[in-house]
Amino acid sequence: MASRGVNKVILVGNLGNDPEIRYMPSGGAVANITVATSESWRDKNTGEQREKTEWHRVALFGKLAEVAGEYLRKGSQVYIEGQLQTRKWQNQQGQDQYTTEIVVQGFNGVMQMLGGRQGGQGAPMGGQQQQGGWGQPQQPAQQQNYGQQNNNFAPAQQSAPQQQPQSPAPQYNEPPMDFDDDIPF
Amino acid sequence: MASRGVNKVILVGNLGNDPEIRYMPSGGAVANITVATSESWRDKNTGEQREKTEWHRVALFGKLAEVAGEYLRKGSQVYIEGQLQTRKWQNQQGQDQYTTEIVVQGFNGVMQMLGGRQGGQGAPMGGQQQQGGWGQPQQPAQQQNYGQQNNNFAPAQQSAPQQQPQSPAPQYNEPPMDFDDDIPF
Amino acid sequence: MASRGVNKVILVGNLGNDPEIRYMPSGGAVANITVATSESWRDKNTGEQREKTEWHRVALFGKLAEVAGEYLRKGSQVYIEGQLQTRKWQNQQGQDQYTTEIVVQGFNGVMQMLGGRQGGQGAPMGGQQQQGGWGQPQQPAQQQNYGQQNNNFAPAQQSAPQQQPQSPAPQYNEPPMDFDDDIPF
Amino acid sequence: MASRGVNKVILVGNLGNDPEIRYMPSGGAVANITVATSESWRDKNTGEQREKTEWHRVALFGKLAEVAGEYLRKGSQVYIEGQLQTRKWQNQQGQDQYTTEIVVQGFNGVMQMLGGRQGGQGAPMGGQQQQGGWGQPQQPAQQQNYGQQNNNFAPAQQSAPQQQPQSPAPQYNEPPMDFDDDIPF
DNA sequence: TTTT
DNA sequence: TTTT
Repeated sequence: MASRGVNKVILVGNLGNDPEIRYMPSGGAVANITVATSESWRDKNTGEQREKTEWHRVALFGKLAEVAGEYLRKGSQVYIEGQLQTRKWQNQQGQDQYTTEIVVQGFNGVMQMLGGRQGGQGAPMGGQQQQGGWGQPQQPAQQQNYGQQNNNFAPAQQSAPQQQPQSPAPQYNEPPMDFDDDIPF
Repeated sequence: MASRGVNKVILVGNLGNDPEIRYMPSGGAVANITVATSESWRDKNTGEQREKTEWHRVALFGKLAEVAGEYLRKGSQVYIEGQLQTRKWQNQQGQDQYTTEIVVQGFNGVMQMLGGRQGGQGAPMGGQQQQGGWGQPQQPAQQQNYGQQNNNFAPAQQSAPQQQPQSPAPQYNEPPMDFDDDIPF
Repeated sequence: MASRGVNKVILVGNLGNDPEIRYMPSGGAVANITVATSESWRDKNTGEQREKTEWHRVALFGKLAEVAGEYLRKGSQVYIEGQLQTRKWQNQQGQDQYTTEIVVQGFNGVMQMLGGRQGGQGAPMGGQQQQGGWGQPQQPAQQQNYGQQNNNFAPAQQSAPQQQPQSPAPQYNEPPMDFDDDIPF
Repeated sequence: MASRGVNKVILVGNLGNDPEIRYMPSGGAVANITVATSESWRDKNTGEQREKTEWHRVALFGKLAEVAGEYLRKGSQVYIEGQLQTRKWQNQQGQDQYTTEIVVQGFNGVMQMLGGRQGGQGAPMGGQQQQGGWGQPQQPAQQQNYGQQNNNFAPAQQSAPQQQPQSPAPQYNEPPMDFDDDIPF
């Protein structure tokens, strides 16, 4: 994929709600999350503490979406790397509306859970997250950061639906390159 | 300013139009620009070349806005670093609308003109930009990237105010390495 | 400060050791930390799990250094935003050596503690950090992310010395701008 | 590839020399370039203009390396996205030396030529670049930004390869918005 | 030297 | 709607 330009968003923030997971006709997963980033400062006039929170719509696709659905919960702290995408839609009155989202998919996207696993070892996660950590998986998983390079199996992509999940795990399930021994410098 | 989170956008793209400059009651400048980032790829089904352009609304404040107004033109290529901000407004039917912009201001923001000055030395810029370059200033300027740390001359900035000139210049007022020299490796 | 170029490093990782704090003649603090970022993958040939850790030298200046010294410990997870700087020095044999560091200072720099406070409320921190969190302060502090816009008081800066520490807390100890009401759009 | 951490470098700067291209035993290309980023400021004590240039070693791999070799020249302006890597080696005296480079490869890496093509159409490039532009290719090429998703050996690509030809071309196999059109706001 |  |  060639591009003339850079379109990159980096967020570190907390989820305002549990992820919402959906599946596309192709079988690919989509997770929608809202991420809060906030700033606070002391007002120089009144001297009072002020705070402003920005809410971001984030859409994760494919494997990233599945991991988000499994591990992220309301309050979880995440690192997100994706790209801005504004889509046009029409409301019930037939009027044009625009929604801007951070799309996290394919090799552009990174989703990294921050703060370590919460809830103790082996214990059931029990609903709510605290301190921004992330929870027990519904099913085993060993990775924490999904994104880039590993989405071979990432089926669901927004503007480009992928191979079906049942595709036979091809040969590119590999590290970028044997950079321990091959890099010639 | 403290914050709990990271909210960062990085763009490299071209302006879709000349900047629109306005002034706030405080006298501070605001420049609105639209920046295009595009991706192209070959459709693997049809084999045809496809392209998708994403348009970004960018609002620059203070000195950055002034520089944008002076140097940027339709077609100019820029590097932008700012933060996402969604604001709510009401249309004529009284319905809520949301607009997401990249806000470039204060020490968060960076605007860097790319591609070198176009149009030759001293010649009038004459309207249109080519190849993403930037134009003749209305008034002399030696800098190319405004933002962060240095906005001594940058009057209208959010947290702008600077150090006093008379401060006693400690020993770190110098680069750690040779510069203006050869590449040191 | 004008620049022709962008020099930015973004890290999310864990500290390999407690921060080392020093003070410059000017009184400004410097904190040196080492941050690990790691990647793991399954070797496509042997099928075994492989891991590679990269260690980064990070130097924080001014207020950022003080906060790092207060809150960060071995194992703490941090978000770092700074710039690359390679400095030349000579070893005991008089040979040139080069060291590359991520410098986090002034308005370029961001240091954000991740994962929430560890160790319970009010309890003494007691040495070791767990799960990448951060500890009890030695002295009260309300902010979590220091950097950009707020380093008014950050005295010691490497290549750009600021106002004196004893400067009388000027008017710029303020938010970027009343962006709730002033932004004219 | 999973990771626990983020290791990202973003540079915008100019090449100090023509790229050096080599080939690995595997046939893969490696391009080494040096990129300058500079800052300038007015010394508040002496009042004189000062400048500091930082030089970065950048290693590009695979297709990115080939494109760099073809199009980049001394003076070319580039956007680089890669990761930090420090390697240890021994000098002739058997002493340990460390070199830190920005590695641009696989899906982590982005290399974007900035500033438009220089030198006019069809004219021989003739050595030196001006204004940071990039040159005539040795062989036709239509893309400008190589990176992510497009590394030849990486079959699974975002909007490129992916789904099998027989996949029923769902509605997301298309841009969400009008493009090649006017700016939609 | 960290983390998982 | 989150976090501190």
